[in-house]
Amino acid sequence: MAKPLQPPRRVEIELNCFTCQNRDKGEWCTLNFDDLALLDRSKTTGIYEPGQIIFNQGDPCTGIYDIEAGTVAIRRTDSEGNSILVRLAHAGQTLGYRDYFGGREYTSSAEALRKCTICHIDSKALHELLEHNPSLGLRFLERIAEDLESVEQSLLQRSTLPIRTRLAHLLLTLKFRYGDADNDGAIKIDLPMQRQDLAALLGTRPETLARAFKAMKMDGVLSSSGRMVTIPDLDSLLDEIEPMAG
Amino acid sequence: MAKPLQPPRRVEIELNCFTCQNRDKGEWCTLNFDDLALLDRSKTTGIYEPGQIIFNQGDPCTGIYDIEAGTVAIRRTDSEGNSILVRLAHAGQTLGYRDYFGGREYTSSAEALRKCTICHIDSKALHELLEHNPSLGLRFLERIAEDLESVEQSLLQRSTLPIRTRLAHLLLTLKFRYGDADNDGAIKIDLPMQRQDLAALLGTRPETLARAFKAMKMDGVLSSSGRMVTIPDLDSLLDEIEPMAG
DNA sequence: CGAGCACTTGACAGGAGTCAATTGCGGTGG
DNA sequence: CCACCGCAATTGACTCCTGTCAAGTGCTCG
Repeated sequence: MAKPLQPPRRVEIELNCFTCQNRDKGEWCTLNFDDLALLDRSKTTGIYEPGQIIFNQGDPCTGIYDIEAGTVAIRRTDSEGNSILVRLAHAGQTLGYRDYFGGREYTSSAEALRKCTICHIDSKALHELLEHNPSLGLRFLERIAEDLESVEQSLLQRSTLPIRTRLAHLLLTLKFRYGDADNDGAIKIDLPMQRQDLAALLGTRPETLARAFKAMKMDGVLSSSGRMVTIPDLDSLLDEIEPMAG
Repeated sequence: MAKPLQPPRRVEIELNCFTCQNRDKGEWCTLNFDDLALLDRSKTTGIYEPGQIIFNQGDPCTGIYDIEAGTVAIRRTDSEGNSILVRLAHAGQTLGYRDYFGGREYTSSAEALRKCTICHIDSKALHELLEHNPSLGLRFLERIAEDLESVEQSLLQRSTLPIRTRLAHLLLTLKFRYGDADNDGAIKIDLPMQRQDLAALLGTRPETLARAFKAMKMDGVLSSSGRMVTIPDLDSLLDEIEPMAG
């Protein structure tokens, strides 16, 4: 949420698609040499500082973005003007492809939470690539099907599980990416976002989230200070999710 | 929810893709003559009676289904074994494509709510069609992007709006498909499902739904008996959604 | 006509939202 | 370097929406 008077500039750099680390992880692994060359020519790469906007909700969709490194927050502004965090995106993921396929403008905003390296692929080039490569479209289909599945999961979860359990779920997810094992076996998670955003991700208010944290602290499940959460025993966190049997 | 001892059988019929009414509405409008012929050869068409299952959650995905006519309920069974209604599907829509693209088996069940005519397109034929027609994949991408958008809308709605408002939203949606104008200007909606399903669609319990109905009856917004809902004045229903200004 | 469901209604409890005040932290400016 | 400002986070008090349990009513189908 850093709001410097002079917003940091997107810094352009050169990156080579042929040697890209994430290529095999993403959709692009299906491309042949010529198409990869087209991709390499058409894309632009930028470095974004934390707090910087990659695109804004309502902007015309100019293409899609590939995250090479870093963490991105996807926010959506509702009719009352509240901007809430919808989900996080990470290295290897693609942004804006839903709007590329579904509409004319971005339906959400993307903001760098941590320092990011992100490639932009122009609509026109993408269109050409899709024409040449039926399997590229299928890759996107697989990916968007996964997204759909995960959104439906949250939908289910939100209407059945209490906040505390949802928080446990979320921490478990964040553990894989932001967690680190301590010397004495405890797990430390450096949350990439502030409480407000965490609350939005759980579909609740900051006050309720604070209470969930407090309750779990009282029960010895975790301790936290600022964005650092420590989980002394992973099993007790798992018990939050499956109170009965594991 | 009809559970006859002798489940009705799926009746196969012959249908011609070339003269299909829904062709232009669906994804298939992009096909050329040869591909349409392939589609016509490969597809099978069946008539399903209300209550009949089209496919079950967990079944291996054999292909996709195109609804020619009727209403279909998409249900999902959670870990506790409760089967809940996730959404409705109608004529012109396609079922199971998410599982075709995303996984190996159906992640939900489909049940005919009203008498349905449904075409089945075999995985193999579909694969071939997709290979020939890059634009066919793009059609699916557009469609799945819409789906994703609507699920995210429900996610937002469910964590911000009270039941009563959500019910108003849903009735407004159902009006377009199942509503009919009365002689005296009132709107009558013949709900295609029972209360339990309606409650699931709103993410709540039948008891809470009954209370929402009662409250809205008391306020004169609607009257209902069984599956028939009457809305004397559409404006008052719209006020439920936008209490301030419209 | 009776059994079985679905639906409704009532009573009750508890989780979560709202409002408001306080604390804590980081950045700015004197 | 320190005080101050502003925002985020926490805490408290309170309300109320919603879920749960239980009982009663009504409908449908056999």
